[in-house]
Amino acid sequence: MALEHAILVSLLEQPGSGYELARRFDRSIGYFWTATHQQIYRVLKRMEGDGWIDVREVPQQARPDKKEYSVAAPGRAVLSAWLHEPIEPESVRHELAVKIRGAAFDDPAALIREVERHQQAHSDRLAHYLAGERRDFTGPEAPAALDAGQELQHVVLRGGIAYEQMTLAWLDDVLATLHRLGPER
Amino acid sequence: MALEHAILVSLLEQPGSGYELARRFDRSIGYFWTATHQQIYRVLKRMEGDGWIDVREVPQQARPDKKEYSVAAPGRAVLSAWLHEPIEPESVRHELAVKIRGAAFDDPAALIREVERHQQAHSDRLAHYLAGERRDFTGPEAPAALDAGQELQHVVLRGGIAYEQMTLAWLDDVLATLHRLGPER
DNA sequence: GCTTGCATGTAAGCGGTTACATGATTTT
DNA sequence: AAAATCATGTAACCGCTTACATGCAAGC
Repeated sequence: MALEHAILVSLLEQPGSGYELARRFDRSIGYFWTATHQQIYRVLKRMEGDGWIDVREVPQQARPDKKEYSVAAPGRAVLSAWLHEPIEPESVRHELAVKIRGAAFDDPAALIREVERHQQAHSDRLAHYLAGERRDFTGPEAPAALDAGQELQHVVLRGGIAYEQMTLAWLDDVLATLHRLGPER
Repeated sequence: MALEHAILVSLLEQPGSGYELARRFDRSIGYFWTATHQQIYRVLKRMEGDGWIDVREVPQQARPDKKEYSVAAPGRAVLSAWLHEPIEPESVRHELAVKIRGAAFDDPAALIREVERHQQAHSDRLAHYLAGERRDFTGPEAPAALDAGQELQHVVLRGGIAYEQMTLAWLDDVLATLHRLGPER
């Protein structure tokens, strides 16, 4: 379980409210870890109770007040301990692969549109990642020298880009295979 | 939720017991969908109750009896319906990426050994996949002509291979980045 | 004698998803 | 007038993980 740790990292990068965290989990952090706001609020409350994070009530004009969370010393210690702990390499969970193997017992051609939908989605994500990379790291408005945090964010983003490119190439392969199986057999 | 569907696919490919299914989920199917035997037994019971699958008691000598499950007509219908339903492209959940971003607030160099461990694991998996590909699809003992089911299994396996190769290349990138950050800063 | 493999389960707990709820302000 | 944004929550459910449990046979 690493939602707590993902939140700690995100709060270290930038303190913020539960709502703001939820938005980040739809963007940068969410590229490799997802969470809904309900989850985030519950975990924030527990982390606050455990003294991992501090809260500060921030009044705002023309907007509801918000609670700004920031990482406390015990939270940093928890994160550091976790960073030094080995974790198991992820096992993939790929629903589409189940579908593809299932297509052998149905009409393979029926999957073509589904695969094309996934191509579109991954292609959109790739474009989004590349735009973010240009904006923050490689474009003309990016900082000339990056600090350690930025370098690490960049290498994670490169991982996302590589993943999407690999997936798109594989989906091409899948489509070609489905087309080969479709008409003649 | 697709465990039921993964089980249906696996039982269509080859009927078998809960125990056998659990072993397959450690191998072929498990490359892209994991499940423990406890989960599998529970779901099998429910699927049997719903009439999706049939059971046959198989006595064995020198071994405990087993229940061999096979897909019934309603199960095929359920699978077919699912195959025609669109699914959302997976969102990745990559704990290591959280750790890498977290390393900005700790000692980046401490992550190097962890990344090397992951390299080893992914390298092993890749070797395993490639051996399976040679055995079943490209080697001298593989069938000359593949049927649709085998073609689809092969394209899924190619996806696993591409994933591991991409991951290994990315982990090299991560290591290089950590080494760059480590000594001087 | 110990471990591994075959075979099937129960029980507890928890993380995560989905649905529901509220309320003000800004934009369309 | 309606929809979207900001902001925080409660409640129910369910899938999944972990731990515990049993029992026999074969191999080291």
